[in-house]
Amino acid sequence: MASDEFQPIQGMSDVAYPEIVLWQRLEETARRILSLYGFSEVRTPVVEKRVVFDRSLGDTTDIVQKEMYQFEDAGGRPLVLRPEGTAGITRFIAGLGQEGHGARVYYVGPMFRRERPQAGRKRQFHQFGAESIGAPNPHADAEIIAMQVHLLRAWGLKDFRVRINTRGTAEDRQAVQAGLRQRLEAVASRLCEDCQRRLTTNVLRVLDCKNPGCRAVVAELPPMTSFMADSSRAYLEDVVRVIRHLELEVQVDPTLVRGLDYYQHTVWEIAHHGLGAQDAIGAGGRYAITMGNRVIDGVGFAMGLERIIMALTAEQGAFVPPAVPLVWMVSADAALLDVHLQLVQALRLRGIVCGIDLDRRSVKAQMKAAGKAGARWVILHGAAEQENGTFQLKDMESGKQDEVSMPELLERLNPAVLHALG
RNA sequence: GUGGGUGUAGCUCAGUUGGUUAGAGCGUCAGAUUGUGGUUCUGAAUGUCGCGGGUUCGAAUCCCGUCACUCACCCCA
Repeated sequence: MASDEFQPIQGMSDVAYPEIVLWQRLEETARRILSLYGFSEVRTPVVEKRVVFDRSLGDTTDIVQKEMYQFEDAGGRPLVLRPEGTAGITRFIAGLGQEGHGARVYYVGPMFRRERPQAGRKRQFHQFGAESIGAPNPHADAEIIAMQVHLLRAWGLKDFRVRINTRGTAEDRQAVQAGLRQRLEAVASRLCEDCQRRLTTNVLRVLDCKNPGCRAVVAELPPMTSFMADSSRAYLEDVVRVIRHLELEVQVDPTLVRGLDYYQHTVWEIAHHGLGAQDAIGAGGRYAITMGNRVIDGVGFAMGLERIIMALTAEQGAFVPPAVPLVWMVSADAALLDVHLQLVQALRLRGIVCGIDLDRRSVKAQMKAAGKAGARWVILHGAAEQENGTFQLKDMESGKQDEVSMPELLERLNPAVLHALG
């Protein structure tokens, strides 16, 4: 086992071959799908001023209170590693002024939260997210959800389910909290320790407590939407209607809670059974975020890429990178390595994936390396071929080997031919 | 922040009630007549037994601490 010195810090990890190939594919697919909806990428800094987050996410949330990596730069400015993507995006949008109206953007990149790592939860994790800027509009919310489901399916996922709810407006939230608190205080003794604490800190979280006793209490409660204005309930109904019109399945769940303060109206969560306790692969919602003297309205989602990969693995098994048609150069005479490397370079310049072992090992060892690398063709060249001006070209699948001239070699290893052979 | 589980070769793991030179499989490397892979056979290399203390004649094995990994709570994507 490598010493700790060479390990990344807790909850952060290196991503390399072969998983990196899957990461790249996910990103490619996401870019392709999002462009269908008129979204373009934005890359915001990983480091932001602290205020960008504590005002927007809510300064009582755990993320802001205890999970942000924060530090001061040399000028004493309080900075943080971004714990999520939306706040930075709205900061960017606010800076655009009028230009920002109707913006449709997506982002992908690392986020940082200093939580205790567990299955599906890293301290540096990666999110893919999208934001559609604009005033509350049920069609906009439905479109975003449809896009997210489209993307999940394009990634190859099937066994996920979408739950949706509303948080209503800022005024509704006061009424909901007061209403729930009043009802729950009457039966506080039946709640678990955590929920008794939540009564004062975060009443909504009682609704999605996993404790059976608490769930029984919650089941007797009127739905939280009953404390909201009629218009807020109507808004959710509209969203659900439009989504169903798009022939997508959503389940209205009155106990669904989203933690961040900026959410208003529609909120949703997409869960996958193949994960651990952290089963949300994506979530989203409508928000109104105050940035200085502007309020940015929008709707968006974020998906945890590590969790997407876990879900894909649960559905399809471990990712195996596809083999590429590979040519392997075997040097039977180290004195000719100059020539061999030159040939390999020429093939690569023609777009052919070509390998060579430069360690001056035996032909046998080089053949073995070629086999292990999955080479489709092997070119063998040594003193005898050098004299004849030929090359040995071996088909590793059939085992057949021909002695060919340079033009014939180039013809048989034509990229188009290789591509057709797979 | 709280709790459970686990740390032995590159990987997956064995290591019996503490006993001397710590093992297996896979992988790696090298051979099995001249320059030819995937199968087989033979052989070889690689370990501060996570780290630091303690108990003991003797510790991978027991005790304490610490770090890391992991799962769950909490929170959240």
